[in-house]
Amino acid sequence: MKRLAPINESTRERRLEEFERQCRERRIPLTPQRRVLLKAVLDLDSHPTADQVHAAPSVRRARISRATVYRALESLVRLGIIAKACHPHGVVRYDGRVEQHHHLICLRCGAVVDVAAPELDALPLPDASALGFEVENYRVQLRGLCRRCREKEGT
Amino acid sequence: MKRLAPINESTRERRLEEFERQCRERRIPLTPQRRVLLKAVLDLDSHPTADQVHAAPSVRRARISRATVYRALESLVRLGIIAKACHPHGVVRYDGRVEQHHHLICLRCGAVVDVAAPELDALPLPDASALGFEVENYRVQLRGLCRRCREKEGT
DNA sequence: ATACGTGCAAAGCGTTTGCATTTCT
DNA sequence: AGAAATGCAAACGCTTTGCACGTAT
Repeated sequence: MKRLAPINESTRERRLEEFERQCRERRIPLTPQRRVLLKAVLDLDSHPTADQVHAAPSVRRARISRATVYRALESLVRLGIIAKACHPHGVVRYDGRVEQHHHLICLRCGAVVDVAAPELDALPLPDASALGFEVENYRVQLRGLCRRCREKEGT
Repeated sequence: MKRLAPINESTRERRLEEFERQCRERRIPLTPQRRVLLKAVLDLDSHPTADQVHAAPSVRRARISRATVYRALESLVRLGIIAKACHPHGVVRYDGRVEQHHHLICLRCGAVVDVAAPELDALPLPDASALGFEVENYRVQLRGLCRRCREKEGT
């Protein structure tokens, strides 16, 4: 299993174009703020909270208000350009990766690591229609403890 | 794929005993509040937030303060008697089920449904040790839209 | 006896909202 | 022009904390 490499330049470009296309198609205003925020999420490549995005240098420089950060990130999610990461702690976290991938999650500190695991990428998906659900995609969450938390065990 | 049946009487008893055993073993005070809270989580059988647990009739009756609910639930998690559910919204949710199971998650309203899916129960787990992680267990999150949210689509 | 849990109230964050203003299409 | 997004500040809701007191071991 490998940690995913950061999103590279060409993927980033593609995602930005995808974003602009979506905006045009769905007649949604393409504001500079949203573009800056999308770039920030893609560049952070962690699973930032809205506040961490707000604190990113590029976002600070653009003087984007906190309220806009919260609202714009939700818009990007609705557009399907970014996703929300599921997380055991009580904070919303955004995920710049929308393709299939999986998460290593530290149950103690909440760290999330994106991983590629081909053996988990084509699981036989059970049929959820009987329960009224329409499944769009799935994520495998590998839960445990990261190195740092294991080292300071016993808290 | 089937929705999991509510936790039955005998399982509940077993879990309560397990809790008492853990307390004795690890020399942790076994308070009546914690017992009430554990029962409440097992009985709720949703994925309650701390506040929903606090609002449960049995908890109200016992007049357990909100602060204690928050602290005691965390203790139960540390004891491994209950778990935290990973969730895309910004609230901590507790899960009374600690055995292997999976989640149907509505990306819109955040509903979580516990499901049994034998075909997902014995996945070939990739080796995460190179990344410093020690994986304890995993959950497959089937993400999509629940019936209700699909019906009022287009928001 | 001692360490730990509880209750209360206040503080601390993360997040949302109302409203006037600005910006995009 | 019209619809929608932004910024600001205030409001809100979830969660944590300090402290005095109570309780389990």
